[in-house]
Amino acid sequence: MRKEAEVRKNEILDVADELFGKKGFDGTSTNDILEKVGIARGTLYHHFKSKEDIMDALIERYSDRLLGAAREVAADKTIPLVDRIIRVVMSMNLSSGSSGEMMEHLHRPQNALMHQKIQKIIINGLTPILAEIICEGIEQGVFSTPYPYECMEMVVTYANTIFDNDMVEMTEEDRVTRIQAFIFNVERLLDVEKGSLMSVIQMFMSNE
Amino acid sequence: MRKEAEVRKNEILDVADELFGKKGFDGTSTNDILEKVGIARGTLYHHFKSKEDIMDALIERYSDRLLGAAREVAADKTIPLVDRIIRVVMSMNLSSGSSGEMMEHLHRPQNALMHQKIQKIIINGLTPILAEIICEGIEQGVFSTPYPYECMEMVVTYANTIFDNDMVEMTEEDRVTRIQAFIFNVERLLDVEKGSLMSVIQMFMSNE
DNA sequence: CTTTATAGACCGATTGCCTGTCGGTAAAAT
DNA sequence: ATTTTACCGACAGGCAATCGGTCTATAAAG
Repeated sequence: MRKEAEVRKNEILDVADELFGKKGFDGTSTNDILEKVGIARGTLYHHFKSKEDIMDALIERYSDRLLGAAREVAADKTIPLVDRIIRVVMSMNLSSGSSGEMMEHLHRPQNALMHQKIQKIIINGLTPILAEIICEGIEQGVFSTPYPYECMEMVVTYANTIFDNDMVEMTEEDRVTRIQAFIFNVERLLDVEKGSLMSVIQMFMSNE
Repeated sequence: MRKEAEVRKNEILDVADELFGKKGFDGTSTNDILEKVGIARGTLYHHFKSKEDIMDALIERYSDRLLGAAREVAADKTIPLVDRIIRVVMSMNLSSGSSGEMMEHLHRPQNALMHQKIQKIIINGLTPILAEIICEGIEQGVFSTPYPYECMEMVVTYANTIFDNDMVEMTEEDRVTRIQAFIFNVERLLDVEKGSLMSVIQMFMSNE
């Protein structure tokens, strides 16, 4: 059955998304994908030049949704600053919604390469969004730092590495301590009163 | 030629070290390794149960040297606190010395899995060493934080991700700003006078 | 309105690599 | 003499990617 390229591509990406999520990138063969889609070998390579190309396309499709949602929330200036930060971060952890085993990748180790690529997107994508909000807070006299971008980069990098991976093995108790410490440290970095960012604790509740 | 297991294993690891460094883990075949060592296929799999097992052994051999050197420096209480921190970090960036293309892995993207495993070792190995020194500083009234461990975890995670990878693309100018911001942020985290950790800038000079 | 031409979606046999296995040999060690 | 262990290399099974070729839809030419 002949289909338009974009349609076929998305069919392939949907299947790849599911299989990579279940069995990991290395554990999924191109055969697995093309059989499940119901196409021939040549068709797959007509649409994608390599297996890694499929992964890259998947990540791009995914990160567009992810950062799009985050940017939308960030732009809504009616939401108070701290709330907005919380909701931006939570939009990252919840979005992609419908067809996305992709979230699995974020939290499980699974495939290192995919993980690395996604982390790169999160660090470079989320940091400017948050930095922007921090700048707004600086103008309002709520936050104070000469390095809003680098500060957020540190926060995003740390949180993404420690809270979303198995990079550090933690008991539930460890985790609670980490979260308290994290909030305390961010308060210091932004030069705000101790305890004033406590509501940020929400971010660590529902998700993960 | 029959050799003792440990000798043979190290021969294999030396070659793997070199080839993984040059061509990456995926780009290196077990054939490449066994040919260069001059042994048969079966021999390789007699000593290591899989290709990944070789990588794990390599990482362990490497991290033993790395953290050993760091711990040694950290234990020398004759060195002033800040100097000791600097030297601990620099020992990580320079050690492994002789037979080690391994350092390459630290800085280049190359292979994601190896990178991930090494990062895990650095975060979980270096953090307690530095936290210990910070605790000493707290007793002396030099530093002040209720969360020395988590604080160092953040610092190590960030520095290792941003300064040692291509996670973030930076011009030389960006890099200088990042370093200034980094020092500023660490000063805030440890609650010390602005500028009092300026000597830390050394860490970013020689290496990388 | 028909014919021809071009592009691009699709096919599947084939190539060449790669990892890991296994039965067997020979040399130390006990 | 028997066990252990370093070593061998053919082999099986699976993999990604290629390539010549087919079929179909749309557009241009007659």
